[in-house]
Amino acid sequence: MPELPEVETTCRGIEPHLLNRRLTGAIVRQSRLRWPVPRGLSKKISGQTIHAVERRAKYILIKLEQGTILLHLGMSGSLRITPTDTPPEKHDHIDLQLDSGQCLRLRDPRRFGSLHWVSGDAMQHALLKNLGPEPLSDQFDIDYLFKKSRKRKLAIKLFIMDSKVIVGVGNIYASEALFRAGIRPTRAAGRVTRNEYENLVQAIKDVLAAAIRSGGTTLQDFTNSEGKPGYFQQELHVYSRADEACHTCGTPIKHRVMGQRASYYCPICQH
DNA sequence: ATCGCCTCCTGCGCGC
DNA sequence: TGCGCGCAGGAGGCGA
Repeated sequence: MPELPEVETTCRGIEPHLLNRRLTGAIVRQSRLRWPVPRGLSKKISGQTIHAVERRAKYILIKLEQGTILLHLGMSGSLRITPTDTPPEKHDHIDLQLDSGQCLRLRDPRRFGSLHWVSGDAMQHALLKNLGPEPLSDQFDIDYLFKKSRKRKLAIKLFIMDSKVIVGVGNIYASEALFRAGIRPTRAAGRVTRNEYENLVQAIKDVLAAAIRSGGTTLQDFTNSEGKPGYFQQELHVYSRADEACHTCGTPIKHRVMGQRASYYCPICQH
């Protein structure tokens, strides 16, 4: 379940293998992902040099001379760099072949991931143009989140998971950030105070930055690696800890479903 | 505009 | 021990 820190780590891991390399083709073994993989992908990308590898939200942008490959890892996707002649394993759906003899291989058992081809300005793509700010950017600050939240009745947890509000806060980090900030996930976003948002913004930034740091240190090389650093490297205070003792006060952690998603909180520490 | 619910898919955990 | 059932999960899309 790649969250933003894992996507960021993945980007950094694959970038050195891709930058300034020429694509020689693509193999699509399974085109039924979250959205159909575009037909004729190989033709579109062949011969093009990779100019940049970037991340926006949880999307990975592989920028070519003419156009951009837009990747999303869904919840079970992973990327690796491997020699093109390495036999694909189960769920290895797509290879992007490089002139180095290696390929970028997408594995995604649950197929919630996606690959789009964007011929024009990638940021104007429907999936990207309405996204909120990056959580680690300066645009994401107390004023922004506080103003955005006024009159919103949506639960604060669902509010911070809304990609139009802010990107990259997945289910795990939403619970963890709210615990750090001492806010109950069920509170209406519009009723959370400015002071609480101050704590929450900091908590979101801290928790994501810490995860990226731990990901960055564990990952030496994406060749043959699983590329799965991230949240499970750091201590989780509430996520997946139903009925276990709160690390702060010892009270059993509560579990409830919000928006068809598991939520966890301490009934004492979070108000 | 806002919100809740549905959907895609498979591995895994749980219960018997 | 082995089997089968049902759930989890990112996020767009749609209906209310």
